[in-house]
Amino acid sequence: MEREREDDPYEAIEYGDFGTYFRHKKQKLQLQQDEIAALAPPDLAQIFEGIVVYVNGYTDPPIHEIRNMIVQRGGEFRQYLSKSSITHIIASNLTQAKMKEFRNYKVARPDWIVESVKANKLLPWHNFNTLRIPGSLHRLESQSLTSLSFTRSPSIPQEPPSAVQAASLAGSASNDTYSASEIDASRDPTTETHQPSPDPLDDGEFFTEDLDLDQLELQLTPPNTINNTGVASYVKEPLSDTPLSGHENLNVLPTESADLANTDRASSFRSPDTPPPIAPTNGTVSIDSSPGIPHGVIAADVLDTRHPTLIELSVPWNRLNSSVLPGFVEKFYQSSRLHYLSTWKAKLREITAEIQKDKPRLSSISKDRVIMHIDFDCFFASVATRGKPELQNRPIAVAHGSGGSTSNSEIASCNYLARGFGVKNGMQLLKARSLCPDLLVVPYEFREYEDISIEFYKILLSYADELQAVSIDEALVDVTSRCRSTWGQTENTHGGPGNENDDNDMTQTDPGKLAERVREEIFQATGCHASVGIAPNILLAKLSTKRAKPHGQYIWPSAPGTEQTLRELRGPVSLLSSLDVECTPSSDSDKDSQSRTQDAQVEERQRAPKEFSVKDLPGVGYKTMQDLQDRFSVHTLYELQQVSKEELQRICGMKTGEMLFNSCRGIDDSTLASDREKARQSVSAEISWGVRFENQEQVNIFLQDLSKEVSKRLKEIDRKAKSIVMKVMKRKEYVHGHWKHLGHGPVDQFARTGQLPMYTDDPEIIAKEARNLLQYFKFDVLDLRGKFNF
DNA sequence: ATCCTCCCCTAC
DNA sequence: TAAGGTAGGGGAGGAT
Ligand SMILES: Nc1ccn([C@H]2C[C@H](O)[C@@H](COP(=O)(O)OP(=O)(O)OP(=O)(O)O)O2)c(=O)n1
Ligand SMILES: [Mg+2]
Repeated sequence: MEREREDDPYEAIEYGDFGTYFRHKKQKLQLQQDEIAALAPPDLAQIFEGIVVYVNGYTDPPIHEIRNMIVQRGGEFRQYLSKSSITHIIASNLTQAKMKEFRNYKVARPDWIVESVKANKLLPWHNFNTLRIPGSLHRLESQSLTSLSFTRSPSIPQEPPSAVQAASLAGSASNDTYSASEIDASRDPTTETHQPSPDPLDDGEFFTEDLDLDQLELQLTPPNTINNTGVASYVKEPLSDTPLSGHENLNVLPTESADLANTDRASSFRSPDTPPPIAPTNGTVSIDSSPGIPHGVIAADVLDTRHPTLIELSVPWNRLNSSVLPGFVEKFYQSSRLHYLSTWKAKLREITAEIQKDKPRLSSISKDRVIMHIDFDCFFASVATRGKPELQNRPIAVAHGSGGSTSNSEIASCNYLARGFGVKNGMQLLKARSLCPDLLVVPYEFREYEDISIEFYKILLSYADELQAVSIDEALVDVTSRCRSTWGQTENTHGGPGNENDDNDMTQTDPGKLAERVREEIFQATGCHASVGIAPNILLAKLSTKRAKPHGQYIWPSAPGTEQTLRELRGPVSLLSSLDVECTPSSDSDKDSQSRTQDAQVEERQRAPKEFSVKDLPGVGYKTMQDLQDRFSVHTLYELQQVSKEELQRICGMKTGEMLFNSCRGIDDSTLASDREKARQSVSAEISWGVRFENQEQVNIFLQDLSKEVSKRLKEIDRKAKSIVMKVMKRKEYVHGHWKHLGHGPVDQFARTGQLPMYTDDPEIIAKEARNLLQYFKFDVLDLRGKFNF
C-alpha cells in the first residue's frame, strides 16, 4: 500500500470508480481555486496559508464567500470531506451525529474566517470552536554491578574533542565563567522536542528549503514464517508536490522462533499490491503548478531555474555533508545525538534486563510501593562543566558547531543558568543566542556520557529491587524493600524536599535519607549532579523529580488520589485558595518582597512548588496539550481535575482519557518495565538529514548503507526479519522559507511494505527489496529527501 | 466485540 | 556550517 501523509492533492489514493470520481472532483475544484487565487488582489495577506478547510452545512456567510476569503488568502478549500488532508471544518452548528463524526477534527464557526479576515491575521481557531464544551470547566470544586558495561561500538568519535574542546573551554575560560546556579526554568519540561516531520512547532520557523531524510525499517517477525517477496509494483506519483520521500520498513522475526509468536504482520502484504490507478508522472521534476498550491508558491529563486536540490549541492560544503558523499551514513551516525540516545537506551535495557534476569522479582506489584526516579541535571551540559570551576558560572549549551557564532545547530542540553534566559534543550543556536548572547557552546563528549552512565547504573542497581532504564541519564528504581513508605493511608502532613528523619532502621531507610545518599554517591562517582524523586508510583516519582530539579530531591508527601495529593498537583492554586495548607515550603517571613533581590525571588520561586501544567504529565506532549486547550481550555492540572473522565475519553480516546483523569489525581498503577521480558518487535534505521541525491547510483549506495546498518543491528541481537517497510520523504515543491540546514524541509511522506523472500539479516537481500519498494514510487531522485526506513 | 494495519504521538 | 533517531503506546477505521 502506498501511504502518503501531508496535504498532497492526490493523497486519498482511493481505488475504483468511486475514488476516481472523487479525485476528479477534487482536481476540478482545485483548478477553480487557482483561478480564484489568481484573481485575488496580489497584496492580500496570506493568512490562511497551510489551512485546508471543509465546510459543513449552511453557513452565515454563504459557502462561496467563505471559499473566496480562504482561497484568496492562501488557504485551500475542499468540497468533500477528505479526512486525510483537511486541517479544519467550518460549521455553524452540528447535529449529534456530525458531532460524533467530527469528534477528531477542529471544527470552527464561520466567523473564525470572517473575523480572521477582519483582523487580517489568523486568529486561534479554538476561540470559535463549534464544539466547545459549555461551562463545567471552571468550577472551583474542587548488584552484580561490576559486569555492567557497554560494549562500545567501534569507536565513538569523541567529537572534535580535544581540539575544539580545549579551545573552547580552556582557551575561552578567561572570557567566560560558567555557572552552576540555576534560575528556575527548571519547571519546564518543555525542552523543545524535536518534531520528526513537517511540523508547525519547528521552533516557529518555516521550512524554506529542502530537507532530506531517508529511513529504513525492519520489523522483527517470527523466524519460521515464510513469505513472499513483495515485489514492487510501479506506481507513479501524481503531480503531487514535488518532494519525494520514501522509507521502507522491514518486519523482522526473532531468530528464535518462539519469540514473537508469529504475529506475522507480513500476512498483510501477501496480496500483491495493485498499483494505484494513477498515471505515472515519472519523476518529473516539478515546477509545480500543481493544483492547490497557494500563492506565494513561486519558487524562491525565480532567477535560478535549476532544481533546488542541484542548487543546494552546488555549494561545496553542502555536497561534503550530504548523502552524495560516500561514507555519509557512517559519518552521520557518528555525530547524531539522537541516534546515540536511541542506541544507548536499547543497550541499557538489554544490559539491565540481563543483570536482573536471575534475581527474583521482588516487588513492583504491591500497593505500597516506593519508587525512586533519578535523572541527571542537564546531563550533557553537566558533563561539560564538571571539574571546571571556570565554567560553573557561565550559561553553556552542548551543540555541534561550537566553533563559530554563525552556527545554528540544535542544543542537546543547556545548563540551568542558560535556562534562566529562556534557552531550552532542542532549541536552535541562533534563537538561543538571541536570548542569551553570552551563551558558551561546547562540544559533545559521547564517550564520557557512556562512562558516566555506567557508574550511575551500577550505583542504582545496588539499591534496586527492580530497575527500569529510561535513558542514558535517567532511571526508575523500585526501592520498596529498603525504604519505609511514608504515605500510607494516613495523610502525611508535611512533605517536601530533603525531608529529615532520624530513623536508622537497618533495613528500612527513610526516603529522604535514601535520596540524599544516592545523590551523593552519584556525585562522588561521576562529578555530576542528579536529582531524585521518591513517591508511591512512577508518575508521582517523575513529577517529584521535576519539582526537585535542579540539584535537589523531593519526597512526595501523600498518597495517590488523596486530597493532599490533589492539592500538591495544583501547586500555587491551592496555596492561594487555601491558606491553611501547611505544606508551603516558602515561609511567610520573607514576605517583604519589595526588598527582595531578584536572586532571592528566583530562589524562592524555585523552592515553592510550581503549578503543574498538563504538559508536565508523562505522555502529554504538544498534541495532547493542544487538544486539552482547544477542547477544554485546560492548561493546568488543577483545571484538568475539573473535567470528567467521560469527556476526556470522548476527546482523547479511551486509554488516554483515563490516563489523564488518573494522572491529574496522582494515580498511576503502571509497573516498572524492567525489560526482562518481551523481545523487540522491530529494528529500523533512518536518516532525515543531509539526504540529497543527483542520480540513482547515489540512491542505491545510500540504501545499501542503510541496509548494512539494519543488518548489523539484526545480527547484534541475533534476529532476522522478513517484513520490510520502506518510508520515503519527497520534498514539497511549492514551499518557500527556511529550515534546518540540510534538513528535510517540507515533505510528504510515503510508506510501502514488502516481504523479504525469507527471514534474513542479509544486507543484500534487504537492500534489493528496499530498492524495489522505492522504485515503486518512481520519484525523481532530486526530490528524495529522507527517511529510508527499512 | 475483537483483531489488524497503518499511521500519529511521545520520550530521551 | 551540521549531523531532524527510533521503539513502542495507542487511536482510527476497516476486516473478521
Ligand atoms: N531535545 C533533546 C533532549 C535531550 N537530549 C539529550 C541531552 C540531555 O542532556 C539528555 C537527557 O535529557 P533530559 O530530558 O534529562 O534533559 P537534561 O538532562 O539535559 O536536563 P534536565 O534533566 O535537568 O531537565 O538527552 C537531546 O539531545 N535533545
Ligand atoms: Mg536529565
